[in-house]
Amino acid sequence: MTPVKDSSPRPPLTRERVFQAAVELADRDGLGALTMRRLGAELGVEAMSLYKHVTNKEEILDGIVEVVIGEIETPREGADWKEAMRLRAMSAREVLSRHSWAIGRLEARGSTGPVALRYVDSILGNLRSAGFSIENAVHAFWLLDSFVYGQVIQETSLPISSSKEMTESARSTLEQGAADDYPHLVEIGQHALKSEYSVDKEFEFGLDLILEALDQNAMS
Amino acid sequence: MTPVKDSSPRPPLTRERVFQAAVELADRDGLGALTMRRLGAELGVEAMSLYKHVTNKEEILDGIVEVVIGEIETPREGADWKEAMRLRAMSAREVLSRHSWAIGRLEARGSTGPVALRYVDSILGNLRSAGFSIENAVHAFWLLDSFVYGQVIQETSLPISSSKEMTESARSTLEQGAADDYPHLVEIGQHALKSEYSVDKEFEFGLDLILEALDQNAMS
DNA sequence: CGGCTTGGCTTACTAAGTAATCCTAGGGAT
DNA sequence: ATCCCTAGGATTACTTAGTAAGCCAAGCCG
Repeated sequence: MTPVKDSSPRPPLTRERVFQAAVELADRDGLGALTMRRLGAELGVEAMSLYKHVTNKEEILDGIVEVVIGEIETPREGADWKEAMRLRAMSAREVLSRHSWAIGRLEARGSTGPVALRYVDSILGNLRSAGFSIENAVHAFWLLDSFVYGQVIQETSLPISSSKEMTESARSTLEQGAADDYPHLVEIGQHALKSEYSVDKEFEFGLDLILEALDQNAMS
Repeated sequence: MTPVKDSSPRPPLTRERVFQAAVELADRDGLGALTMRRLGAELGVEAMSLYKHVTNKEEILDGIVEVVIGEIETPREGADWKEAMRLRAMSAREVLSRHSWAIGRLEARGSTGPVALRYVDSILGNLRSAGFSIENAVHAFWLLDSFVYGQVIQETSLPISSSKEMTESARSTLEQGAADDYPHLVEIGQHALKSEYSVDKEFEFGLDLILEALDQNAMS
């Protein structure tokens, strides 16, 4: 019998498929689980075979950040800048939260890839055509991105994300003997137990505040 | 002859000295160079001896973040909140830039240590006694910290930091064939060549904007 | 004075990145 | 059709890193 190519003929494994699988692996098991051997296994291939498509692991780490940035919704040219920036910020936050390992790699990447450049260019384009001066467009872009990145960092570093979970975690951290050393944290904790707290609220507050202030300051 | 203790009797190596040396090593050679063996060598000790003071490397990584947070100037109770927050933000930025590896670890640490808790508590205290409601104190703190963290991330990920260096780097990235794909980046680049550009300006702009807006919105 | 504790050392195992080299099937060019 | 080249994958093995297990000396206490 002609040996029919068994089950899946295994598509030829491109650089992009490597990145894609790496993102999935990191999402599923964390960035620490992203090893060349495991990634190879994920693709049905030996670790060393990956080196036919990337020069080293650094390149994979840079590559998956690019993949993530590429997932961020970018505004269409004509859109109202405020709404466009709001949607973009929300999209960026959502994407970076979904791939929570990405934020920690943003600062580490060696070179800025074409996807990241396109991302920045598109934002600047929207602001420019909305009437922002060059300087103010950079200001607005930089400030908004700083805010989003920092928000994601804080969300991720927080052991909790809503007042529900806070109960247990806050207890173990705060009521653990030294509660009197952090009076204001205790106050916050108690307050959070009553009212509905979540990091979403913080994001909305900051985003509204920044957009509003930019509208007043930077549209000259 | 009585064997006189040769040269330096080597102070007894505490948990704190381990962290301190780890910070120095990471500052000097990067976080990647922070290995147990090298850290041991730095302290005149074998790698395994470190495990008498820390349970594993994770603990060191968490510990050095705490050391860094502890370096951030924290406001005295009575100070004017706006000035206090400005100084704190500037200090945080300076410290995190000086230890540029720290920002990438903020999100990864397992537990929030006492230094970090004290840091947060002190900020909240200042805002509360300046008249902020609980909710608004959290808003202000969260927003300012987001901004600072994001600023540091962007600074660090940028291959350059002032218009001086931009020339060479921007050239290699932008003029590299595909310049027409990023018209607005090119525009920015050209503009930056003429005027004096630096990330310091972005930081000042954002900080002023946020403080001003907080003053108007959150002091109720 | 003898055992215990504390802190450092030695050895050795496992996992990970990757260099070097080999193997094989498919695809042209002759 | 044949031959050879090459692209893409496999094998092997070396190096570095984290860390488990157990050894040993020095001081301290009873």
